[in-house]
Formats: sequence, structure tokens, C-alpha cells
Amino acid sequence: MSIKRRASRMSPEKRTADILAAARHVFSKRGYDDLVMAEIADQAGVVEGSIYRYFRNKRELMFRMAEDWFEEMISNDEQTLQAISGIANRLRFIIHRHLISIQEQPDLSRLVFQHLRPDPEYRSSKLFELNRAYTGRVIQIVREGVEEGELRSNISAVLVRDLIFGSIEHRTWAFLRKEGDFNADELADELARLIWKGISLENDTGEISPLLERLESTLCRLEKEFL
Amino acid sequence: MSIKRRASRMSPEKRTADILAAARHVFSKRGYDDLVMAEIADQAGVVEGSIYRYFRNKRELMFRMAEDWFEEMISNDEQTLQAISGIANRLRFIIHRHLISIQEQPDLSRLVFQHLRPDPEYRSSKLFELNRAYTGRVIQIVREGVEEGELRSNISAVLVRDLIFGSIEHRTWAFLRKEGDFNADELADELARLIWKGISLENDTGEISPLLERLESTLCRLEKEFL
Amino acid sequence: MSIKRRASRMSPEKRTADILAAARHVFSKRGYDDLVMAEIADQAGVVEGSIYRYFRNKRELMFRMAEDWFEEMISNDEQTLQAISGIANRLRFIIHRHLISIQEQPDLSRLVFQHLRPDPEYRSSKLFELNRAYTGRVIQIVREGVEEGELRSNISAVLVRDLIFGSIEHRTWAFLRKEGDFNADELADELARLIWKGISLENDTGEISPLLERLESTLCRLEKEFL
Amino acid sequence: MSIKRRASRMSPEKRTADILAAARHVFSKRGYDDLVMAEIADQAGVVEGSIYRYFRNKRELMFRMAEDWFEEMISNDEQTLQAISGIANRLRFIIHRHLISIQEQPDLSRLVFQHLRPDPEYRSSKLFELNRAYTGRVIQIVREGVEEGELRSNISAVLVRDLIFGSIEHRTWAFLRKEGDFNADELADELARLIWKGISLENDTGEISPLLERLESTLCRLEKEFL
DNA sequence: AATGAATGAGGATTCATTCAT
DNA sequence: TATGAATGAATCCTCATTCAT
Repeated sequence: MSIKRRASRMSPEKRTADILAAARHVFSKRGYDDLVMAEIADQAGVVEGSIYRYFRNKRELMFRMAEDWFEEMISNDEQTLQAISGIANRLRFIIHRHLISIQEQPDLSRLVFQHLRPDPEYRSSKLFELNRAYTGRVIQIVREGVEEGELRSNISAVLVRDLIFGSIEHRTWAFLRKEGDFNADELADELARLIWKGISLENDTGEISPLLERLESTLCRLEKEFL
Repeated sequence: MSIKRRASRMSPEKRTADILAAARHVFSKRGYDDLVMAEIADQAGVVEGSIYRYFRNKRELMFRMAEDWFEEMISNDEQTLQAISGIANRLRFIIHRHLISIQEQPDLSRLVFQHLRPDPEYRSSKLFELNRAYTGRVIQIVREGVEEGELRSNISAVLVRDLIFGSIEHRTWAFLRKEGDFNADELADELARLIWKGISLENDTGEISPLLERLESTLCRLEKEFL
Repeated sequence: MSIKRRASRMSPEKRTADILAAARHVFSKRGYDDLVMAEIADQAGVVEGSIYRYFRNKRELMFRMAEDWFEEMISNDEQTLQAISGIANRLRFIIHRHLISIQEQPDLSRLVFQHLRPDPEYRSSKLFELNRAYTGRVIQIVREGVEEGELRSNISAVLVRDLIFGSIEHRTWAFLRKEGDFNADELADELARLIWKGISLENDTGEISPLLERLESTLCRLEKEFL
Repeated sequence: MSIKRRASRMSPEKRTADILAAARHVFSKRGYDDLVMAEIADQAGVVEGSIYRYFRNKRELMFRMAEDWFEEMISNDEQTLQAISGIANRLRFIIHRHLISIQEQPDLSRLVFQHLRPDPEYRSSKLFELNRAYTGRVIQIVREGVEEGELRSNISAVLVRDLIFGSIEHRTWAFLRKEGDFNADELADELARLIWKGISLENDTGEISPLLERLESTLCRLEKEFL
């Protein structure tokens, strides 16, 4: 009288993907703390035990969820990023995309920030490597910038990476707590500009320094006097 | 015939402090996940139920722990900070102190980053206000800097705050996972320099600036000579 | 709407005893493999969690059950044993009582034989000590017997203990599998006699050895011839 | 496109033997509680489902493992035992071999003692018959001894069997719990001597016997002299 | 005969919080 | 005010066995 029939045999890839999709679905509905394996299995149309054929445990499932997300993000941006020229533009693009990702996947963001990154096994996880690749693009760009003479040579690329991703995280926690939204465009602009200011060789453009102003006025007076 | 005598009556303040101290002690020994109310009670020399007379629940106790820590930190720095002059120096001091605090209290740091800040009640907590005050000192300093003409006027003080505390958090997660230490002095220098570069009005290349200064002094002499 | 009311506060000793009694009851009904904590709690009139206030875990509860049983057995026999004189009688009494105990508590017997004794923590358990005391009475008696000259002096008391308890266990497994009963009286007699034969100084009484027979008949012939 | 090729067809006997060998291998590595069918299949180079073509279930596999072991033991000893003469020697040999078997196969010993013998199907298993044959050799020998007049006629051969195998089991549990070793030679000697003492017609005190012998020889001389 | 994915029941344990004494 | 026994919900994971392919 069992209503549920034996789930048809399926390619492991498909089944894995199904479970991950189900997990993501349940996760976005319930959040981390109320995420129950039974519900994931239900949603995936399999039995609890079957999940454990594909994932060692709940933690691994969580990690895989995040890893897939990171792979998506990285591959999504790859082409566009190559099409963008100029250090400033490229950094601004990464910042903007990161903000968008957080905005679109607040649950996954929290999962990573709050649960996966603090995990003792994080360091040895694939997620760590993916995150390294994801954030490492900033390092890459900064180094290119230094080589091409656009950026100051004594810049720590790693620090720039931390500044970007750290400040974004710090700024978006209120949103992640569901306490309001943020404007990704504006924030990206603002942040990109400040970062750029801190690392580029260019002089301030928007304003003229007081020193220069004084120089100029003095020269003006001299000019008027003697010419 | 009970051997353990009834805990002597005590001023609520003292009792509260005792429990908080006990909680902090147990917490630093066990970490967040193994923090059990029973052990806190034990350590404080009271009974489980008694804790609930002084704290609504475990969450409140956790918050109070962090709040006390923040108050300590704020009051510890207050005097020194007032004695320091110069925007750059003041920011460097705050950065450095924050790094030291993380280094000395990794457990409390994690408590805040991982558990309290993501809490839905964080926003309405005293901890939120304290954190606001704590990180707000950066905003304060930046604004002073702008007023005093040392910093660019179109700087977002809030963003500077996020850059500083966010990047520090991002950088120190490995340490918080107990995967190694960091050098607070070096990191503070590096970060302070980069931030300063991003927000100050000064030019960055060490070579142009002295040239301008010489120009100015020459012009001054010429001015005095001929006018 | 909960039917079950909060269980009244009770002395720890009483509660412990209640739980142990409940466990024993459920155990004798279900056997080891189907012994569920929930049912024990139910039977004891408490909630599952309450059991864990009194017993660290299921294993400890099992051990306590057996320990209580051993204490009962030891104290039950103590007085009678002191009243019995004679090595043979005393050994026979112990053998008999042990058989009766197995007959009366086959479940507890199996619990000890099959589950507790093989447990890696058995050696450091109180049960081990009690068992030592329980079986040690044989060692005691044998040693007394040696001192009093009733037993051969080169007897290994420990081996006698193993012979007694080992053979009883070996013999009673069929009964423990519920495949029939045994006659404790007969078995005790038989075993006691054989053991006695093996350890006492007395000569065979029931039969005359062939050597002696031959001696006697020779002497008879000599007697007839010469007298 | 599967890399792993379909296990080549093989004679059922060979396959059965492979699986049994694999099971024994895994078992000696993992012990009873961690013995998983999947790992046995792996080790045997087949798939989980295939095991069930050759064995009804796990229990049957376990029984077959033990049965094979018993057959080995019985056939190993057979020839040697026939070559040994004298009741005492033969018993001593069996005792010694049994101790050696336990020493060499503690896991299999535990399997039988702890899991198979208590099993409700034990009685109707081949293992039961093999065990009967194995321990029955003692009964056989005792009966021969009685017939040949070496042993007391009122001896219960079955009880002797229980004494031997029971006491050995009782004595070796500490070893089976991996709490130290035992000396098979010494233990065999000790046990054989005590058993012998309990069942043989000979007197036991080392002093009286020579006296009787002297008596006899004197009488013999007298007899020859005068008759 | 072989495969191996799918099944699915089954249970000990934790611990924040309450409330009768 | 203090006590501390009682509460009880909540869930991950294992693994022998089956059966569609």
C-alpha cells in the first residue's frame, strides 16, 4: 500500500544534481538551522538513506552546495571579465558582481560566511580552493596593474583582496539579516573608487590639493606682477 | 542534610558579574558549541535555574558577555586615543588595537562574528550599539580629517569603517580557525598605510611631494624678495 | 492538553531505583536487542531525558542493572555461606546458587555473558570488581581448604574458579537460548563431586583401584598358602 | 563506458570461497561490529548484491566463516590425535590445541562465543554440529578411558567436556578483550593435570602411590620366593 | 549471473528552559 | 530568592537487503 514507488535508477550525476537542487530549495525556504535531511530527501524524491550514497554527511552536502555556487559564479564571470580592459574597470566589475551574488543568494552567502568558513575542515575543502580562485582574481588583477605600471608597486595585492571582500561582507550583514537592501551599483562605485584611490599611481583628479592651489595662486600673483 | 549549602544571598550586581565571569571562563575553555549552561552554573557556584533569574536566556547571556567585552575595549582605548594626534596615527591605533583584541580574544571574536552578529535580534541589542560606538570611532576620525582638510571631502566615512573592520575580519579568519597566527604590528602598518593612501589628500609617490615642497619654498622666497 | 503531568520531585535514590527496576522489567520482556530507552522511561514514569540525569548512557544503565544483581546475589549468599562448614559443602553451595541464579535470571545472565563481559570497558567497571568478588569466593574457599590440609597444596585456586564458572556457563547456554531447562540440583552435585575429586586429598572412595585389588588378591593367596 | 569490468564468470565454489576468504580478511581487520557487507564485497571483487546469491544473508555468511574454521581445526588435529596414545596425553593435546586456536583466531573465537552461539538458530546450524564434533572428541576420549579402565566409571563425559571448554573460555576472556596474552603451554598443563586428577583412577598424593608400588614389588618377590 | 542504486526503519542523546518545593 | 529535578522535542546516520536493469 506504499504510495511511493522505488525511485527509478538514474545516473549518479543526475541524482547528485537532483539532491543538490533539492537541498538548495529547502535551504532557501528553511535557512540553515531548520534544514533537515528528511525534507531534502523528500524534495529530491528519494529516501533519506539515498542521500548518503552521494554525500558522506550533511556537512559535505552543505559544502557541495556552496562549491557549486562558487563554480557557477566563477564561470559566469570569466568571459565578461576577459572582455573588460583596464584595472579599475575590472576591479569594479568584480566588486559589482560580488554584491549582486550576495543580493541574489543571501542564504548561500550566510551559509559560507557563518557556517562553512568557520568550519575546521574549511581549509582542506574544495570550497576553500574555489574561494581562493574567486577572490584570487583580485590579486591577479592587482598584480597585472603593478606590472603594467598602473598601480603602485609596493601594494599588497592580498590586502586589496581582503579590503574588497571584507568590506563588502561587513557592509552587507544587515541585508543578510534581512534588515533592508543595498544598492549594488552605488556601493560598487563607491568602493571601487576608494580602492582605486588607495592603490593607483594617478594623482587625485577630482580635487586639487591645497598645496597645489597655493602654488598656483602664488604663481598667478608673480605672473601678474612681473609680466 | 545536603552538604552543599545554599548559595549565600548576594547583591544582584555581584551575582550577575560572577555568572558573566564564569560564562567567559567556560567559554574560553570550551568554545561556543560546547558551551553548556550547567557548566556555567557550576563554575559560578550557583544552580542552573538561578542563571535565569539574571539572564532571560542563553542568548542574552552571550550578548552580555560580548557587550562587556566591547565596553572594556572601548574604555581601554578611550584615553590613549585622545592622546594621539593626527588622523593617520589615530586610525593606525584603532586598527592595531582591534587586531590585538582579536588576537587576545579569538573566542569572543568568533562569538560576535559567527553567532551574535547574524542573530535576528542583533540589531536591537545593546551589542549593536556598542559595536556602533566601537567602529564608529573610525567614522568620527574620518569626519574630523575631512573637516581639518587632511582628507578628501568626498570620502564615505562609513565605507572607510567597513574597509577597516571588514578587511581585518577577512584576514583573521584563518587565525580564528586556529590555523596560525598573524603579526598585528605589520598588518596594522600595512593596512593603515593603504587606507591612508586611499583617503588622504596627499599624493602618494614619495618623489613628487618633496619636489613640490621645494617649489613652494622657492616661490615663497621669490615672493618675499620681489613683492 | 498533555495528559502526562510533570513527574513529582523524588529522591535521587528512589528515582534511580525506579529506573533500574523499569529497565529490568522492560529488559526481561524485550531482551537486549529490542531494549529501547523510550520504553524504559515510559515504564519508569519519567521522560527519556530524565534517565540521562541518573545514567550517563545506555551502557551505564546496563552495567548498573547487572551490578545490582551481583550485589544482591553476593549479599543473599553471604550469611548462608558462613553457616556452611566444610570445603566440599561450601563449594557445592556456591555452584548450586550460581545455577539457580542463572535459572532465575537468564536475561541478566546473557546480558553479562554476551554483552557486558566482552565490553572494552568491562575491565574498569564496578561489575568487574563485583564479579571478582562473586567468583573470588571460590578462590577463597580453595585456599582455606589448602591451609586446612583438606586440599592438595599444588592446586591453582584460580583454575578451580574458572572450571566451576566456565563449565556452568558452557553447560547452560542451551538453556539461555531458551532451548530447555536443566536440573540445578543434579548438575550441582555432579559438578561438585568432580571438582572435589580433582582437588581433594582423599582417595577414591567409591571404587577400589585395580592396583589395590591386585594387591589384595595376592595377599589373599599368600595368606591362604602360608596361614 | 564503465571502467570496472563485469566480474568474470566463475565457478560457484570458487566464488563462495572467495567471498568467505574476503569476509575473514575484513573481519580480522574490523572486528564484528564494523563488519560491513559492502567492504566484504569490495574485498572479494564482487558487488554487494552478488553475495546474496551465495549466502542467504549476513548471518549465514558469519556461520559459514565459523564453520570453515571449525572444519579446519578438526581436520588439522585428526591425524595427530590418532597418533597420540594415552587418555591423559590425548586430553592434554586437545586442550592445548584449543588454546592455540583461540590465541591465533581471537576474532573468530569471539564471533562464536558472543554472536553465533547465542543465536537462536545456532542449535539448528551446521556450526552446532561441528562444535559438537569438535568438543565431542573429549567425550569420546573420556569414554574410551572409562572402557579401558583408566578412568572412573561414574564420570560424566559431558561434564568433562564442559569443564574443559568452559574453563578455557572463562580464562581467556581477558585475552579476547585484548587485555593481555596467556601462556598456552602452561595453561594446558595446569588444566590437563587438574582434570586428570579429577577423573582418573590413580591416587593423587605423590607420596602414597610409591609406597603402594613398593608394597606390590615386595609382595611380588615374596610370591615368587615362596610359591 | 551480475550489477549497484534504492530502500527505510530505527534510536540514543543533548540541553535550554521551566516550575514545584 | 534559590533550588535542581523534570521536561521533551528534535534528527542524523547506518547498512542489510532487494530488485530493476
